[in-house]
Amino acid sequence: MPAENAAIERGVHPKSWTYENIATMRRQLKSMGLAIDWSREFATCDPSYYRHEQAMFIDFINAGLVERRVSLVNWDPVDQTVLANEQVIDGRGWRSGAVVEKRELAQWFLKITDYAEDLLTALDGLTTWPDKVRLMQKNWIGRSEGMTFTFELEDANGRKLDEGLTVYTTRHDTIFGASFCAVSADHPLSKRLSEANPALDRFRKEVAALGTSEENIERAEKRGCPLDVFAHHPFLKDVKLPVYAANFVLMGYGEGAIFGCPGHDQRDWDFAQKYHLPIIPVVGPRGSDVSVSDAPYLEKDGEDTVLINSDFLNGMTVTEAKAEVAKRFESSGIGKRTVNFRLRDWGVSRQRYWGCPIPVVHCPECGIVPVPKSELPVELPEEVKFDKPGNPLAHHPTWKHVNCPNCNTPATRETDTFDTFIDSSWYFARFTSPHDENPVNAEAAKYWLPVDQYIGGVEHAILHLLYSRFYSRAMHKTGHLNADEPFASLFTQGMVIHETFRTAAGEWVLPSDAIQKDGAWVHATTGEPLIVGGIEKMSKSKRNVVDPDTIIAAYGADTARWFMLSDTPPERDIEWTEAGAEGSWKFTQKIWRIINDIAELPEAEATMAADGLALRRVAHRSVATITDDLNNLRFNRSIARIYELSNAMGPALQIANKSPDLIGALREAGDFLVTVMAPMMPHLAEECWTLLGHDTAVVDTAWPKTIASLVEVDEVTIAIQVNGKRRDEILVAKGADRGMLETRVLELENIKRAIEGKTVKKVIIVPDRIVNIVVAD
RNA sequence: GCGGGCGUGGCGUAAUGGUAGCCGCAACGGACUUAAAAUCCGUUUUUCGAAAGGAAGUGCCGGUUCGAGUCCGGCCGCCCGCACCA
Repeated sequence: MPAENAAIERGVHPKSWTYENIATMRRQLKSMGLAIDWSREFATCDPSYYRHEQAMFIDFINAGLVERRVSLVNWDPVDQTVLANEQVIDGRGWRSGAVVEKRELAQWFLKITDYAEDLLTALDGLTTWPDKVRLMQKNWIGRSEGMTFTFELEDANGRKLDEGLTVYTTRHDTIFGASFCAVSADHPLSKRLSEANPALDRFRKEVAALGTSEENIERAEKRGCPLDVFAHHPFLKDVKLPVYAANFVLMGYGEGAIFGCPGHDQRDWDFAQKYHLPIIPVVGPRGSDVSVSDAPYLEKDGEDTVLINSDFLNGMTVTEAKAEVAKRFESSGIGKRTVNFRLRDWGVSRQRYWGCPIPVVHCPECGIVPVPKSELPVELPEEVKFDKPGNPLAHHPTWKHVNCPNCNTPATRETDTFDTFIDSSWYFARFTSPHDENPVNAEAAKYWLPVDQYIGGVEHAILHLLYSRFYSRAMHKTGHLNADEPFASLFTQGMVIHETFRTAAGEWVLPSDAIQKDGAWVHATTGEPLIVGGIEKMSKSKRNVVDPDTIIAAYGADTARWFMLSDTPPERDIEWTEAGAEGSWKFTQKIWRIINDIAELPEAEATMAADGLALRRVAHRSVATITDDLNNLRFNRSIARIYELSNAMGPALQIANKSPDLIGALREAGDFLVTVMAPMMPHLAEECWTLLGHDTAVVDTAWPKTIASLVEVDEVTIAIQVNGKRRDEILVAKGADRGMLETRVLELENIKRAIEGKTVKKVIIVPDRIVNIVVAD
């Protein structure tokens, strides 16, 4: 979409726009020195990639994973296209920010709901995914257990209707609290009755016009329109419940119809208040005699909460009552237990040009005919015009006119293209064999997949990450992949954020144009005072961006990498500041000085002699913890330890000429320092490595081996507490004897003073850690 | 409304239930310099004290424990996700 929008706004072709951006980003990634295997690069907009996508789509059709149906869809009026549910954020298009409308359109769907249960239960196996992401997916899939059952209906004259009203509920225990039924405005019953009911017809139109944005939903009061039909209570012969069309019932969930129990549901309560319907409490504290309620009683199931006012259910707990009602419904055949999911099928049609064409043909004779695989790819036409709104493919003079692959009579191509999330749902599988004839080479996929460590922003928790999990299953079913889960481990990293600046007139100003003068921020060229705004995600619209090229020109790639890793744990957002970058840059200078100094020292071996031992202990201990931290992606902690190591080396260098043993220790520490910093500052590390006299590259060097006796501490500082308050500390050999410790501790002046005149009741000794003397007056 | 997370110095942060504040930034003092920058050394939670040494302190209130930033309960605040899902 950005490619196509650029085309519309600036007249450049989406293709050249895309490839130019790829070239820029490739150059920037390379200048950061990232270790990427560029021989595997491909672009998802290239026909050599999307032909496989088209072929797999045809396999998906044959496997029953695809459906085309008319449905109410999310329409983005700015981007002029349909959006999937996942792409509607707060009632607005995820990209355009426009308020999304509801439209009825024929659309292609991938049947992700077939995998709802599996996608949910398999989350338990993704133990190295963040709990947060798993929970978000769980909530999004939204499994609920309940019952569907059918009411008999009669009209205003008491005549029984042929059709019944089927509803879904999770609270069948509250059936005796039912005081009305409600259907969605789009429910077939409401549609049919509106033909002869002008008030209902008007109501339906009003509801449709209201839209689905969050603001509208929040503000909208519960409204309804009577259908003038009545539902028979399943257990009470004389009770007839009025049926309404209501604006708060969603057609897309369950049966699009409910029974209302105002005593135990906020919405139903609001509705009953407005239309003066009975409010019957049916769940309450055991032994209570509640007959009226001021508000819905929403207390959870519990020992002391039982059914009341509910005939044969009286006295049962909610769980017992549910079971009883389910039993009776099922034996009388009016209902059954059902499981419902919130998850909807994935609408993949987009009315846009710059995407992968959906490889089907609409034939007036044969209907929908997939393009034969031998004729793939269905390529996008290069010459397109963006002079009018809507889909350029539909407007193209020739492209869509083809003969039916089946009967060879004139037919038209599908002009919708795929949602780009399809492109990203299997690219990782393609990376394993980017030039293979088939979408995925089985052997390569077996070797590489699932992805060991996937890294991305949490914003994809229920978009890309859910789509990919489904897509892997679909590829598995169609024989393209041998696994269901694409990503073994997931890490959600934070973003680089930055202060925002703007002028009094409200214009956003680039950070590079903002300077500090006499403590106040002003515009670098105009001198205009600037307002400092929030620290936010870097975005072009707020101009709070720092160009990677500028950073690299000013500080170099290593400084940029170092700063991004050093300040904050990687899962958190990091604020890019000039001062922070400056600090990292100073550190690179410091490393360079230290390594230069070491390089000038004579050759010497690291020994166990006393002179070098203290430094060696620091070096070996540092490497041990840094290794552990790096393995756990705790980069900020590793960096703190690297600082400590370098801080220990400075003073040692001052006195190095006095002892060959110290020189040996320094040379070893220098090698260690360079090796452990190499993953984060690769360029400087290589320079330092050469300077230290090695003729290989650090990147090819084995990770340093630590010596256990140097890593282990032999002396520990033990804190001495009296009643939990620290009063002193002593240095003792590791593993010191309890009895000896207790005797020594009680002889300490500070301790004597603290326990003077009191009785020692207990001495708690945690070996190598702490001694706590418990005293009483 | 429902679900989840987080509250620690001036700031970014660190602490398997065991000495709160490692490391860095900023600030301040000193050395070097004609001077500045850079660099090096030192100070830096608050508070009382000349010092030695006390006292308080991880959003607030309470609990468990010999011992709580960490565990439990209740508040307050901020952030994120979902949201008329029956």
